[in-house]
Amino acid sequence: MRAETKCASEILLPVTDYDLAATLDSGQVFRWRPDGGGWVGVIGRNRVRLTQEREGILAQSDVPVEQWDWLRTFLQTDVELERILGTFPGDDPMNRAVAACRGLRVLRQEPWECLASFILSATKQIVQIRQIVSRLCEGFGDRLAAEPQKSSIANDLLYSFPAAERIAGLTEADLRNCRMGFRAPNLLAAARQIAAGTLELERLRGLPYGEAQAELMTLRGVGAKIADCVLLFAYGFDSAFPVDVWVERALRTLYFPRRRVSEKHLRRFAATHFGPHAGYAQQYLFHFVRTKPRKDEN
DNA sequence: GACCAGGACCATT
DNA sequence: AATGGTCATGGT
Repeated sequence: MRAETKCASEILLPVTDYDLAATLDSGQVFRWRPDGGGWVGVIGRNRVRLTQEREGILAQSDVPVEQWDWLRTFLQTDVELERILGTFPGDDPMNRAVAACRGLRVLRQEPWECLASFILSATKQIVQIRQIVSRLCEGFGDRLAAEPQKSSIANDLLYSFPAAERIAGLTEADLRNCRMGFRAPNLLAAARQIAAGTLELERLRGLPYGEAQAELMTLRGVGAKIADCVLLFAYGFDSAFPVDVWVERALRTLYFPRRRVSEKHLRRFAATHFGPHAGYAQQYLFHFVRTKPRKDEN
């Protein structure tokens, strides 16, 4: 039993139908880790512990917090999940995915951290993305105003995610030291464009989905999939439907078993079949196939 | 010690 | 429009 973290401020966000663990561990975010029955992570410049309670989500900070709107936004606790699930197609694969992932949510992240993280995600397993992001934050993030106590909390969670302006001043070698390989020049170029104002991430909020996606795809290393992740996870474009290797496998095996379907046909299906909150549906399918127990176990 | 990962991009067919 | 190679790294 570890000693309880000294807590200067806490709040209970009342919410039902919310699976905190599934949500924080479903490949949307990369800085959250289970700790003492809850989860510890960093949002902006706040290190927070989140715990699933019967009445909702308990949030604890070790520094005083006057208002918690940033946390409500991040967790999207005001979203009525049932209303969204009601827009999903009523087919068997979707029903199975929803049944298996009750309470899974789509978070609302800060755009730069989300963009940078998913630039680093290309052909990396989620565990490795976490490692790269950890090194990046510990190496170049700002020290947070958190008490330097010994705990099981990893060191990198004592730092903010480095701003674009900070990364823009680094060298490619600095970034390669974080073991991000060929993604280093892509992240560096993106950071420099954001820092220089060539691309304004805040401006994307007001654009139609297609235009916002095209803007992001002007960045080297950002294709349709990574752009869709950012549009869905940071901007709330619920129609964005990122298709990675897992989702493609899910679509093929669940909807087109033993049938050869072209890439284009699959893409058209994904864009039309899942309704106005297709991005949520995608997250359910993703988490469903990734957590489904293999048949050679148990 | 292969195999593969929340891809993108470029060169061939 | 569809394949194939390449990029860097390390978990499983």
